[in-house]
Amino acid sequence: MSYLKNVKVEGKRLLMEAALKLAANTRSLDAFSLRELARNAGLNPNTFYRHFKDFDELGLAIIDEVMDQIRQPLRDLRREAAESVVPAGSPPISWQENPRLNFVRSLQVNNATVELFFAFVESNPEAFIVGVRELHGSSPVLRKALRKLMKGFAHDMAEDIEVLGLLPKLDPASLLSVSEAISREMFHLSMNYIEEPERREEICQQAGASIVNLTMGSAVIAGHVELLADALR
Amino acid sequence: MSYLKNVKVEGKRLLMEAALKLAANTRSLDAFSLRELARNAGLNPNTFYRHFKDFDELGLAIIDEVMDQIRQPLRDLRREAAESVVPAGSPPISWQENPRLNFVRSLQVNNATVELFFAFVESNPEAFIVGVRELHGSSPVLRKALRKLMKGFAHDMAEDIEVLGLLPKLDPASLLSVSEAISREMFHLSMNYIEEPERREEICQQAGASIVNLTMGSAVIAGHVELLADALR
DNA sequence: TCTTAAGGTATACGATTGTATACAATGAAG
DNA sequence: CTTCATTGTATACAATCGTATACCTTAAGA
Repeated sequence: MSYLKNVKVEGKRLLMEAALKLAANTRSLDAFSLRELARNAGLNPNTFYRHFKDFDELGLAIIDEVMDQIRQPLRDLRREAAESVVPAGSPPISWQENPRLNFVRSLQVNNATVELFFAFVESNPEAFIVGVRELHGSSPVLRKALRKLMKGFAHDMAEDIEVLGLLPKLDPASLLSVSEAISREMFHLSMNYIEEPERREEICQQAGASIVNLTMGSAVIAGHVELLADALR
Repeated sequence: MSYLKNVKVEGKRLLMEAALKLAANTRSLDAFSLRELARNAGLNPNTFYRHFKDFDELGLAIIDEVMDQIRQPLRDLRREAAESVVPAGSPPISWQENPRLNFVRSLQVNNATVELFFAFVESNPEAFIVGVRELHGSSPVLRKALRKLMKGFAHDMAEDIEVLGLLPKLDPASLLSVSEAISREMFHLSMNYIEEPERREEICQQAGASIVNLTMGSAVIAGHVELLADALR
């Protein structure tokens, strides 16, 4: 539960930790009772009201905390992957200049990112489980908050793709749209990754393939077919 | 609730209908009580036990029924889209023979399918809401059943893509993998489509773009870059 | 015709629920 | 030193919960 360290008041933190654990391991956030939560937190039922108006407020608090603790690590992980392939400071070579080199680099960064991502998922399963679950859960408030959160992730990703030169030039709207699709795919697959340990390798490859397909497809549609043809010749 | 017509016993059907409605409009399948369900179905609480052991069994029954009523229409809709572009019986022309023609046709079938799909979603919102929700919900039994169901949809799609010639030749594994990714994307976006009516056009385009990206990207990786280059020249 | 299984109801009970009210400890501000 | 907001607890209660038991109706099979 390292992602709740920010919360100062102890009772509040205990409640949020217990809720995260319950929501990930037993029932949805709206399915367990206030008393059950209090019991798991080792607190009096009424303590809940000292910190939250209702379950939505609790859910929002958890989402905020988890986002704070996850968003930056995910960015770091992408840059780490990029630098493991292209050491920082090495002179940038444009896609036009050397399509093949950039294509191969892109694939490598891609694979490295996917592996790091799933490792990160594995070390924070509860946050991902609750996030994905409530993204389509029964609370409109949480759904909206989580959609916004995913927009944020996609925005980060688009920025990184551009800065790290992982794709030939795309118009910003397409780039964001591709990033959003990749986010959806990754978060969805993270659930399979958690729940089907025996298929983890396969899921990893599936994720990598989807990202490649989405990015290369968008490059084709953006008019870079010849570039890719050069890269693959 | 047209998708529950198969269920013969009245009490059972009433319970399933009420559960579907409750699960879609208020709380998750595991979040409302047996008595609340019975009340909504206009039945005695104990009647539940005449038909189901527990909520998982109820959920499975609903999933089975909904799948029966949705799977074939989804296939029909894809063929309908294909035939609206390429009238049945017209002589097939291979991708090698005429890349451009096939590419354009593929795009058109694609757009037609997406529109029909979302129209279908709009006319059966409850089935989709519950399906997507419980796909990542708290019941392992339902999650497994729904993953299997999505596999089925993807399998159908792969078959149709092949039969209708919507993509240049892919190895079967890649084709299935692309179809699965498309399924995930479509089901995910169907939730946004339902919940954000003001963004429906945008979501439609997003879905179309993702499919194009995934399919064309996979074609590139499968070694058909030159073919696409020809098509786009 | 008699029996029996299936589908549905009525009643009842102990457990659990959300929450109202009152009270205790603590620490900061005056 | 007093005051008072914050954070927590104790007790209580009506409502709701899951489910056990018993009973009724209907239709099919013997």
